[in-house]
Amino acid sequence: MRSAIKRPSDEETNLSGFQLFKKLTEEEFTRLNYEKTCSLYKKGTIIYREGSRLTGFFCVTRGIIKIFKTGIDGKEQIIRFAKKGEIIAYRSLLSQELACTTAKVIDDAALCHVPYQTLLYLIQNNWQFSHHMLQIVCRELREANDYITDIAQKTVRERLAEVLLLLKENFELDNQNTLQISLTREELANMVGTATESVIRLLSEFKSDKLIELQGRKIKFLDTPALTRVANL
Amino acid sequence: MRSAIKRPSDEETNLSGFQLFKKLTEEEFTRLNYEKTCSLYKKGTIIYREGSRLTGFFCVTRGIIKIFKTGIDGKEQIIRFAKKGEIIAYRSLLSQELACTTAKVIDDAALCHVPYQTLLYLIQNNWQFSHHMLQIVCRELREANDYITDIAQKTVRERLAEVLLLLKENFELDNQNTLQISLTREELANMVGTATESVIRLLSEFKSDKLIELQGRKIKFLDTPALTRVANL
DNA sequence: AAATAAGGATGTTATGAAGCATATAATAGA
DNA sequence: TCTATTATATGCTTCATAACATCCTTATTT
Repeated sequence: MRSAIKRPSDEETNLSGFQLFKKLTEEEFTRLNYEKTCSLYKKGTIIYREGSRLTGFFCVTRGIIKIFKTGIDGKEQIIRFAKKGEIIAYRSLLSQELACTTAKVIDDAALCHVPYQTLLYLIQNNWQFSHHMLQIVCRELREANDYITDIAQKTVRERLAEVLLLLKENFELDNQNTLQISLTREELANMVGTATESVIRLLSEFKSDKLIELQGRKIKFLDTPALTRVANL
Repeated sequence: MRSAIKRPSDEETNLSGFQLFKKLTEEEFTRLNYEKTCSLYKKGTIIYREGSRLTGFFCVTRGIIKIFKTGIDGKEQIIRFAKKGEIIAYRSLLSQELACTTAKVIDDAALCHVPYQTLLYLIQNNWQFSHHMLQIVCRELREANDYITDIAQKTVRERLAEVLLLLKENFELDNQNTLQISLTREELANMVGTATESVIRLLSEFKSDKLIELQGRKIKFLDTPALTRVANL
């Protein structure tokens, strides 16, 4: 049965929850729905690769996508994660450049592909859409600038603590304060910009300092205020 | 005579060279010119500060502006420099946040202030303007992402070489390959994300390796291909 | 022009973090 | 279920770079 090709559910094709599309007219929204294509993607799938030409952007309706750049000898630098309600691939599309990042599914995902033509149609016909889009990019730019400052000025220890707190803010926790997103130590290292061993060591330290608890890849927060102090925030 | 208040010249109030405004109608351009305010700023002047509320964005018609964030114990992180033809302060304005950077004049400048109202008017009435604006932000976002990868993965030596090459691409050279922009070693350090002493040492090394020549703050490029190799590009 | 401050150069030392080696544990594929 | 592969853990070593101290030089200010 596992080989049966599943179709996206209603929830997974529904874009009405996206802030970005809130100000569309009924006609525009209909058109968007008509022209979009939704698909399911298994963990590990590459959505697009660095250097490829994009034909549209994607709306994430389920799962988690890792966006990263490939640096020196193949080392990944994770730029961000995209989850439900967020869009990916729009940057390269808008600036009409080849993709400068790779997008990989890390939690089984559902994505809706919106063709470039549709994007352009919306930009041309609805200033509120453009305005919203501008705000999304501007916010991401601020985050990038903040990150540059952190990475340039903070220690690995501080950055790791900060990354953990960021994950806590942006991803689901279960009722026991355990992060539901599952990342390898290497992925954490690729966010922080350090070596895998350093992350392993520091996580153990955080654990013995009773800031977090570790069970495999699951991270449970025990003392957020103390972790915030470690992050130097 | 030095206390005489100079008015901006015609060239310094002329926005017709800006790509961003190329697609405005005559009426829109007239309105822009009517609502803008141009002024001259001496080196050292702060245009806006982190945390302040902005009332508009600025078009740089002369000089160089340093955009930076203040990190741990006041250490500056330089985000970028803006020169003639570029705009500043638009990011915070568009996302309706308080300024997250400070802008300081490092070469006597002329700026035209464009009120938020005018920006909104243009966004609402001219989709090509919005589209152009989107492209500007998207391009800056790519640069920020590239920079994150560099700073996270490259050595200080590589980053310094790269920064020098970036300056070479983006700022004027005289006929002897000497950079006209004048930066202190500390400012270079604040771009690269390192200590001032490290920049001093590495610049001397580059000099003895015959990659550059130094005379005070003036940097002359002797061997760009070799410098590119050092930058690991 | 003298005074004061700011920037630059260099040696020395300290240390955070990377790199390597190796062992164990966990996960996924056949 | 067994095996192969990948991830995690930990010790040890090395190295790049930060931090500190001091001296020298170049700008700014009065």
